[in-house]
Amino acid sequence: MSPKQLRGEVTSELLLDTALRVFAASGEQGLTVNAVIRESGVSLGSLYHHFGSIDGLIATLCHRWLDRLLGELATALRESGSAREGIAAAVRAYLTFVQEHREPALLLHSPLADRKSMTRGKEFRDAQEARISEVGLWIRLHIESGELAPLPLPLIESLVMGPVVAVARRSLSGIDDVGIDEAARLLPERIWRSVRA
Amino acid sequence: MSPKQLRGEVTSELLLDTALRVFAASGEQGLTVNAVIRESGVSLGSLYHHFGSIDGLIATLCHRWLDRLLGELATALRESGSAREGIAAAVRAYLTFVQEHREPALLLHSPLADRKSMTRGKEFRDAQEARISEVGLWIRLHIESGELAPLPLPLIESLVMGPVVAVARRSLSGIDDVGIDEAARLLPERIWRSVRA
DNA sequence: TGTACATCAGTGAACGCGCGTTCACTGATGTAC
DNA sequence: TGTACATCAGTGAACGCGCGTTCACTGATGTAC
Repeated sequence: MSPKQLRGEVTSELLLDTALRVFAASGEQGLTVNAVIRESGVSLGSLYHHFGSIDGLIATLCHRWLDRLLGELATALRESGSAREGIAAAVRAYLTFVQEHREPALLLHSPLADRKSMTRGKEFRDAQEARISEVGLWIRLHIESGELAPLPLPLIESLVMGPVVAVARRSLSGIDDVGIDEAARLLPERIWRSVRA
Repeated sequence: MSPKQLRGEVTSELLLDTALRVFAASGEQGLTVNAVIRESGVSLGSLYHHFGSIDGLIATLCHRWLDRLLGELATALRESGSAREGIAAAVRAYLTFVQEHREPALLLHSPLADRKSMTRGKEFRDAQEARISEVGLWIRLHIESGELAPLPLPLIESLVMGPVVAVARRSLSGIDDVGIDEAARLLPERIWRSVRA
C-alpha cells in the first residue's frame, strides 16, 4: 500500500484543535493567527502552508464539525422507523451533540460559523448538499406516507430545528435556565405535535 | 416649558440611521467608524462626542431596535384574549416586523447583535428585563388558566420563538424558499399545537 | 546502495494596512447679571 | 439690552496597535536512475 503522505497531518490537526480551543476560550475576536500559533506552538508560516489563510483554517474547522453534526442528524432519521421516532431521534441527537461537544457546538452556533455559511453561501451549501437533500427526502417521504403535515419543507425544518437551536443557544450562552436533559425529555413530543398530520 | 437641548439630536439620529444602512449594505466588517462618517458626512470627532466609541454607537442601535421588537411582541400578547390568540398574534407580529423593517431585522439576527447581547450579557438583559418579565408573566398566567402546557418557561419561549426565528433567518439570509406571508399563515396554528395543554 | 534532485513541511522577520481612538481646537448656543 | 462666561456640538490631523499576509529561507522526506 503506497504510504500516502502523512507528514504534516499532525500539524494541521493540531492547528484545527487549537483554533477550536482558542475560540471556545476567548471568542471570535480572540481567534487570531497569533493566538493560534502561540497556543499551538506551530510556526506562522506552517499555518499558511497548510491553510493558506486564517479564513481557510476557520472554514475547514466549521466545515468539519458541521458535517459531523449533520451526519448524526441524518443517521438519526435514517435509523428510525416512523416519522414520529425520526423527529424525536433527530431532536435528541442534536441536543446530545451540544452536550457532548460543547466547544464545536459553540462554534457552530456562533456568529462566525453563521457568517462563514452566509458569505460563502453557495459553496458552503453545495458542500453540505448531500446531507441536506437526504433530510429533505426523508421529510417528503413521510409527508407522502401521511405521517407529517403537508407543509412546505422549509417550514417543517424550521418547526423541528427552530426550538432545538433556540434551546441550544440558551444553554451555550451560559443561561442555564434550561437543562439540556430536560429539553431532551420534553421537546421531542412537543415538536412532534407541531408537525404531525 | 424649558426647551430641552435638541442640538445634536439630528446628528446622532443621522449617525444611527447611517450605521444601520451601512451594516445592511456591507455587513459587520463593513460597519466601521470610517464608513459611518463617510456615508453620513458627520465628522469623526462628532461621532465620538455623541457615542464615545463605535461600540457605543452599535450598542445604542441594537438596543433601540430590540426594544421596539420586544415592545411589539408584548403588545401582541397584551391585546389578545386567549392564549391561542396571543401566541398567534406574537408570531405574526414578529414576522411582520421582519417584513417591514428588513434592515433592523438583519441587524437583530446578526452575529453582531448576538455578540452585543452575549458579551454585554447582564446589562443588556437587565435593560430589557421589563419586557421579558412581562412576557414571562403572560405565559405563567396562561399556564395556570390551563390553556398552555405546564412546561418550563424557557421551553415555551423556545417552542414559540424558535421556529419564527428560524424562518426569519432563512428569509433574511436571502434564501427565499420560505415566504414570510406563507409562514405567517401556517406557523401560528402549528406552533400553537406544540404548546397548548 | 549511493547520489542527485524534487517535493513537501516548517520557520520567523518584516511589511503594510486599516482599524479605533485621542486631543487640541473652533464655533454655536444657552445662561447670568 | 449688552457683555462675559459656560456648556454643548462639531472638526480633522495624528497616533499606535494588532491584524493578516508575504517571502526568502532551511530542513526533512520521497523519488529516479
